[in-house]
Amino acid sequence: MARAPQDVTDAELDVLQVLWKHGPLAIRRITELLYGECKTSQYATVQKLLERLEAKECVARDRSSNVHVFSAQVDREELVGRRLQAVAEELCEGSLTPLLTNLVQMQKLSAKDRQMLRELIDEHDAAKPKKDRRERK
Amino acid sequence: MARAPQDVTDAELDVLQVLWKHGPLAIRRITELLYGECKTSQYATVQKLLERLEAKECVARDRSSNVHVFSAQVDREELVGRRLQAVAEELCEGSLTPLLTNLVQMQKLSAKDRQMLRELIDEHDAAKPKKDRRERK
DNA sequence: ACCTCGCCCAGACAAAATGACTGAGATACA
DNA sequence: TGTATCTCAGTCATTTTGTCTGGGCGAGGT
Repeated sequence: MARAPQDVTDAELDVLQVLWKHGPLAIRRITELLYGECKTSQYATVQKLLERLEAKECVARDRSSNVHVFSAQVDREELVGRRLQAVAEELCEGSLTPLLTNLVQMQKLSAKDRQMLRELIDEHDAAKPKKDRRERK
Repeated sequence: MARAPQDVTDAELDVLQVLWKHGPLAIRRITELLYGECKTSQYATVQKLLERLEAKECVARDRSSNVHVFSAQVDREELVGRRLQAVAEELCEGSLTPLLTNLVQMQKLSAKDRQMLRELIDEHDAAKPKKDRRERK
């Protein structure tokens, strides 16, 4: 009855953020960046989070050195994409369109945003003349 | 340290969906629509879910009759909006723009979608010639 | 050679969330 | 006056999540 194949929890996300900002790092470094210091317990916590992130394939572990080095395997964009997809699945029968209209109507769009959006759409239009690719899981 | 002021869980969402589809209903009716039948335990489960939904102000309870009647207080759109906001908060420092670009780039947009989007943006453009209204909660 | 330090691994732990369920008491209806 | 139906107020097991402890290994200094 366990559903979610993978999602990143808050604490895990904190770790990911560090990896996004600074490159690949060892546990000690990550812990310092997160807590300012690195007590044993904190170290262990980060370790566990990384272990879980690895299981979710969100980080990769380089075991070649005896001190493992971790690097992010998913970027922010991808995570955002997953979340959006999840929202669509649960609330909109998988359709992304309602999210889109919701976002646009939710105002808060600057002129710059609108400009950029338009360009993206144009670009998109050009790239896909006809092909309607449906991707059903 | 409890964070989420309110979010709707899966089972709760099922109940909400029923209320969205059919109007305001009593517990018994909802249970029947969900399970096909209405055993006591199922009844109680739905009852508890409604109780929690009420606490989250997602449904309203009409106590005037001795059989309470429940109605949805939030619609799908609003829920979608909340989720999107939550994603933005957690992953994009509150900015919705990245979500938008993500969606647009995520392909899967039909020509119709793109058309509609363009119109929405135009509309938006027209409505806001200059004034940059910010709506901070 | 020995000792210590840092690291990895495995697992324990409490708290909270979630979905499902039980029992007691009120209320209406036959 | 039963009987059925509701509400209300818990309990309960399970899972998730963040935290933390202990054992064992290897490297490096003295």
